[in-house]
Amino acid sequence: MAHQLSTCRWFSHLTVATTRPETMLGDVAVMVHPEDARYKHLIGQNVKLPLCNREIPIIADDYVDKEFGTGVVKVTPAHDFNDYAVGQRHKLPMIEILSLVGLVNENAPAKYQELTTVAARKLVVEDLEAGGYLVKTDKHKLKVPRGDRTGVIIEPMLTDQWFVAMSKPDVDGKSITQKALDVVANGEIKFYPENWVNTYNQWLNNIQDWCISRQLWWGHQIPAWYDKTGTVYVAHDETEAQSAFESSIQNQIEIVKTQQRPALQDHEKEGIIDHLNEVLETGLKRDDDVLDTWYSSALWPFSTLDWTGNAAKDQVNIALQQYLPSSVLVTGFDIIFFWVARMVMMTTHITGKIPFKHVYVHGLIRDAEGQKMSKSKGNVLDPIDLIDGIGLNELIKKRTTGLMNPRDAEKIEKRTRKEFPEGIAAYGTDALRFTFAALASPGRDIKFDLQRCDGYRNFCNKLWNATRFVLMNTQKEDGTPQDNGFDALTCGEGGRKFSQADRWIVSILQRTEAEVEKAFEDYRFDLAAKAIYEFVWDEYCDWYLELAKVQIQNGTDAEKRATRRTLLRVLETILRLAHPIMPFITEEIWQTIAPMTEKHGASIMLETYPKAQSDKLDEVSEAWVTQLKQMVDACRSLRGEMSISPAARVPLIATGDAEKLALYAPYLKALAKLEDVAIVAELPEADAPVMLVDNFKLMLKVEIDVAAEKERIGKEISRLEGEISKANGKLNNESFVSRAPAEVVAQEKARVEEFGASLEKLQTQLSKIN
RNA sequence: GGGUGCUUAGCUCAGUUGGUAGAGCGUCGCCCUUACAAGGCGAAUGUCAGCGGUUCGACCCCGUUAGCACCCACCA
Repeated sequence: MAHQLSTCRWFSHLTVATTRPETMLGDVAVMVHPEDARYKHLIGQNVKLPLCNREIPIIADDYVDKEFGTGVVKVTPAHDFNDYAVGQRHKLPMIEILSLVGLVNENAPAKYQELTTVAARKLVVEDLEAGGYLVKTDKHKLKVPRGDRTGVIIEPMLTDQWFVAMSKPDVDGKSITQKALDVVANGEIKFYPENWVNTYNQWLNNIQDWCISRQLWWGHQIPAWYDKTGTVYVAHDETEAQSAFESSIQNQIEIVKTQQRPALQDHEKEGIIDHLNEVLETGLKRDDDVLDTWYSSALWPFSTLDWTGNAAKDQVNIALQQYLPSSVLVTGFDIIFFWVARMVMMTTHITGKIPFKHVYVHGLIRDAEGQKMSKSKGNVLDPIDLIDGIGLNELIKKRTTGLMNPRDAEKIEKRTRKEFPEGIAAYGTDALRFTFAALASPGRDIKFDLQRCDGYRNFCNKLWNATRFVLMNTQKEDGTPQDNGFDALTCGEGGRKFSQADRWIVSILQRTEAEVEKAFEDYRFDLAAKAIYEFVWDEYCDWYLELAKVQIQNGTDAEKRATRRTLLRVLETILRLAHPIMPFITEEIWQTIAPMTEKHGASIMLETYPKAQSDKLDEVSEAWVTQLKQMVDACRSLRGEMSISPAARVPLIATGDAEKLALYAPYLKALAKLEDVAIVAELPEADAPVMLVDNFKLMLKVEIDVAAEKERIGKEISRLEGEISKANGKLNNESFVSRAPAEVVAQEKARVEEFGASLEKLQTQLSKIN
């Protein structure tokens, strides 16, 4: 509650500020700043509280803001949080003036009793004025706490509640809070991303005793029972409470009976015993309150596992032994204090074990504008609508029904029409799941953008289509054993001759598997999704399938078998690798593909997850394909520069290692759409552009546009010159050469050389054209 | 008031030991090439919010300013 106060004056010699005049009825002191010269002499004296006819002290506390208003403020400990703290410090009485239904109670003068706060406020001001106490009233804005649901003003009140002592030391000297801090500080519990530890610590370090009783209609009822005198019995259940209660009363009766107390007459003793018997007869009444939902939730890690606290019993509880602690808790950051911290506190305190080892904190999904999704804003996206799609009208209907404030409907409809003029397309479960995985970068909320879904839906299609290709090329020969063919299985290793391309794709598959494993280990679902996406689309589909076409077209039987084998086995592995992120499509495809790769499981879900095998890494093949890719790219660039239609086949002339060129040739022909590859000792004198890949020179044999080619070469030359001067700048810098690591310097030198060589060749070429 | 993040291509975002700035979508060309036009090939686009510092070298580390977002608010 803010202490921005409106002022009113009473007493001829002291001006006092008050927020809400009616609370004056519960005032127990008037407070000034200890250093305030205006009032220093009054400290310790009493003043008469008008309307109530009570005398209250003038106290000093540096909580008071001297500069604000009069510099004097009244203290109402029973109805204001700040005043409550003052009351505690100065040991002031607490006078409650409100009943539980919010009306002024019997502690106030009769005149005001049974009035609402608003009515009492008005009357108090009138009476102050009539009595000549009021100097003036000022309008003042103040923050008033209101109930979330009803909007009703919340009045602070004194009530009896149950608390958990957060800073009281246990027998081992550590508070429950300290234990929770320790298990995170010593690394037993880890947060992902790590920086949420700050939030966790910050909350625990500033914690106050935890009020755990709630006046609600459902929840765990508090296990406390009261007898007629108000004595409380806390027990595991009613029977236990009852017997504790009975033995306590019997014990008291016994004491009264047997004790020799001369002061007590027999009839007095009888009176006491009668009273005690009456208490006993009346029995117990259970506390009406229930536990705070987070208190109950805090027990979750062990109560769900049937923890008893009985060592012998818990020892043979297999589930408890296995799942306490569990491996990971996945949750949102807004739950860190509510639930995570409390589970940690309660579980470590009560069972002596941590509840879980890792806490993965994910971001919140917000709408395209970054707003939190909420019903009242009408910006909620239901995952099911992204999966199945939804028409505009239905979406509007969904967003505007059941609103807390029906007047929002019009606005929501307008916005929805604008944002989704066509409704929402069906993306499918896997595309949506993949999207969320890809967007789940840590420490960041997700501003959800439907367009992002497009790309991943396309990815699902890509995988599906790649499978169609693989099946088209393998099913005839490598169908299941029940079919006629099944070459892949029956021919044996000797019947296969794996190409560089085959070994390359298997090699980088291992790298991808390792990358994905690391990503999952670090809870980097975005990186896992990215690694899978890039391997499948950029390597397997864009390159390997194209290379495989060549091999299937031109290869020997052994080479064809090896290619088909590789197509199938890599695809099968991709399916298992991607399964956690796109479960449905991978299962569907796997059912067809798996039998062709000697796997006969009932479901992909039961298969082992792919694990990188370092013996399948093949750096020679990787280098081989990398160079081939560069050659293809070079041919494509030539085509682009010369504006050759993708439909046209053109002849290539190449120089360099003839043996290698012969191996590359069939791939180049297919991937760069070449009519022919002529391997020659020296490129002919011509104006045509030349591309360089390592020691290879490539040239297309077609007429060129001289001006365009000059421009292209000029552009490339100036790019190279820029790079060279940048690198030389570094190398000419004495401190770079002496301080940078040797390999970095060597790398710069190599770059200068490489660029220099290319530059020279380009210049030669340019001069030829001229 | 206290705290935590964010600011990179038109949009949504990656960029993990500081060493040549990336993806998807969008845009612009050209292609219905028998897995895929929800596709293929190619292209354009960035004072990595501003300023200062550390360093041979900064999107990255430190400081600071601005803008934005969120959390806590009786308590800091």
